[in-house]
Amino acid sequence: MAKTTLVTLADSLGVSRQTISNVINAPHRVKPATRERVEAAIAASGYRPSAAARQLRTRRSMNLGLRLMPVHDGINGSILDRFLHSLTETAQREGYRLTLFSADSDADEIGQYEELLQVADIDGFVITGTHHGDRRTAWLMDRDIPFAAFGRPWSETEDPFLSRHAWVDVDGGAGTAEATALFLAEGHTSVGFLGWPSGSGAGDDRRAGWQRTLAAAGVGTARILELTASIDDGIQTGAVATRHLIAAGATAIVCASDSLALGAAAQLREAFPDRPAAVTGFDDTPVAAAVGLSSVAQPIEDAARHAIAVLTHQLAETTAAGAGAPAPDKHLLLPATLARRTSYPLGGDISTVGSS
Amino acid sequence: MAKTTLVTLADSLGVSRQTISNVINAPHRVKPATRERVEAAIAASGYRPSAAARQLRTRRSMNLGLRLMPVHDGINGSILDRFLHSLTETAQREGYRLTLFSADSDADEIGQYEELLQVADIDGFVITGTHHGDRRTAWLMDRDIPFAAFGRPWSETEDPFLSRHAWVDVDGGAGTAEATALFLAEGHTSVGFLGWPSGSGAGDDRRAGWQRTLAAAGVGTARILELTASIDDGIQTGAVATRHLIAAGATAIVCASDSLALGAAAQLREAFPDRPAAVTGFDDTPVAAAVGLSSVAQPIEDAARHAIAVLTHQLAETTAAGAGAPAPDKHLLLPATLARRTSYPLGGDISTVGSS
DNA sequence: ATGGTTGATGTGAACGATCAAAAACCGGCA
DNA sequence: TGCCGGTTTTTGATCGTTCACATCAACCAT
Repeated sequence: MAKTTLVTLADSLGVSRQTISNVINAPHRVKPATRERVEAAIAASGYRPSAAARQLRTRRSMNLGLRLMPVHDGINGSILDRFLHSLTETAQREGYRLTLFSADSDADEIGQYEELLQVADIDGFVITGTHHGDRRTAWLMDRDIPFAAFGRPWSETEDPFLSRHAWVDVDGGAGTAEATALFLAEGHTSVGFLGWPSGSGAGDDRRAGWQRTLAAAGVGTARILELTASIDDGIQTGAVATRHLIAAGATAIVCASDSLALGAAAQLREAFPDRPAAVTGFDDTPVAAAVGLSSVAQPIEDAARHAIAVLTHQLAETTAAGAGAPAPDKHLLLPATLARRTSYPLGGDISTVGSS
Repeated sequence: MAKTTLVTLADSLGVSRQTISNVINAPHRVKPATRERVEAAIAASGYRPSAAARQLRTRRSMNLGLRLMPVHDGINGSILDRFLHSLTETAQREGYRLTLFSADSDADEIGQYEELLQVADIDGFVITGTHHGDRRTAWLMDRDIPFAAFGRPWSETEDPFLSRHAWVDVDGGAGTAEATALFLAEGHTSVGFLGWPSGSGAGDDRRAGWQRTLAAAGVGTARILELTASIDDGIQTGAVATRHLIAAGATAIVCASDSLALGAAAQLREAFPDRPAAVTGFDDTPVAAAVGLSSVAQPIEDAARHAIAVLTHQLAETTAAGAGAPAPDKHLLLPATLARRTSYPLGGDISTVGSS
């Protein structure tokens, strides 16, 4: 049997190609009787419209682009996995596919946008890792290219909830604030913070949560400065910086990542061998679960689902077809939750550790 | 300025569309003088051929399909990340793009193949997690669909190196064998193995490496059976099974994954508090590095690069164009290396731990 | 000169769908 | 019967490329 196309199917049914096209794209235009007949024939023949032909005519590909960010730290990699899975599955359910690409820098990423838009007719992008003065969002908005960001637009002057572009994010600052408050409640007076150099939106947010909690508890600005370190991610760097914070009087440490927290925990344990290390990580990676490290968890699957939802909604809007569905929130801030674990490192009782 | 296409470019240059097409696809057919003129015009105008139009005519999409496997265990997720990055980058360099999809089962995956081939003209697939009696490879070979497998074809009867399809794999068995031999050399006589239920190719291979090493050392078949456990992946399951192995006399344990090894290590440490836990994991995940767990490392980036290389070579072959390049090995078994670490859990000296 | 061969470029058709507009159909009503 | 407004269906044209073949000039051997 030869390949079935609109024409062959139409001929075998005695109707025109356009009628079949209508059954697929605008069923309401077709008389119910013929529609059913055509639908049956489609099912029987296993006909599937060619994406290429459709794409050539309509200039939409049903493909969404995603830059695969370079792996800075394998420990945090697993969260990307969860994000990716959720994106892929949600997109697939909505009839879209995900196209991956990689880029060395934001500028390179923009170059890839151009390429992908021009040659592959990518319908929209999911962008991650937004930061202060992000050129990518500006570039995309200038050209009215649909996209959804995982990460708020970081700007001192504008309210992110009034932003012109869609975004989903997790309230990391609330997570570190909760952790900080918890340590204060436990009697710690000098709670340190280990984070990345400022510039990354998420990282700055996490530091801010800690900072405002200390400030609210009456800790002075000068003291706050002594209690924080801005370093690259990693276990080693975390350990080194922690030594300084301990020297500065810190007895508990809130961290911007699980990697940093692992390094911090080892040092805290050495400095205060008689009690569990007072430290929290971020992302609730399997590593944290494995070693019993408290960590701020992000509902990353929800974030991915929502990102695809807003993006596809936006795309459907530009077509006539997508009138029906209710609009998902254009801006959504999801809560982070603190996963509390007993101590670090792993105690003798395995039954309390690791749920997966 | 309007969109530049073959026709507009051709008109502005006073040549025919086909000449431009030839400059792009078969430069040798065009006289050097005109070729340079056209090339300059292409560069100046920023012209890029439309993938859709090309795809419609040639039935190739320059897209490779990859099923995103469900995350069984977050700990091992990071290795997928590394694999994915390497695939994406290599593919991109070769002019291909990666299209993700997800599926619940092998049968579902085959269904997706059909769909993707028919509607999206996917040129080939990368398949992972091959196992005994894998229907996917058979299905793809029956239809002469290009693909490269990460994982050997597992069959008792046929030599994988004579397989009709391309594959890359890591010699996991050699890795576990090395670990086992090392424990034996250290004086352990009862070295246990923690692995998954048989059926997964990689898992069975890892068990086989341990088994043949024990057998070569003169351990009897009955004893070997007592020293192994087949369980689902996870820290908990690993811990539980380890208790049984210890009861059976095991003093060292080789594991099929870092998750299992984490569970095993905790139990070994409890049972033999006076010495470091004799245990090895698999995949050398960041968790292993973080807690100082020895682990068999896979050169996963190399595997990904090679998978793309054989696949794209295969694809180029079917075209006239790809005559020049030397053929990469159709079957490649990469060596695994044992990353030896001092002990578990993490000792006081942070400086010996975690390199990333 | 004649004809055959080779190399460079141009031309019509095709890939398989959608768009825009024209045509056929339909019952209702003057 | 004939015309109307609305619904349903059909008909060209088109998206941007490559394929298969036609054309044409230049060159060489006879």
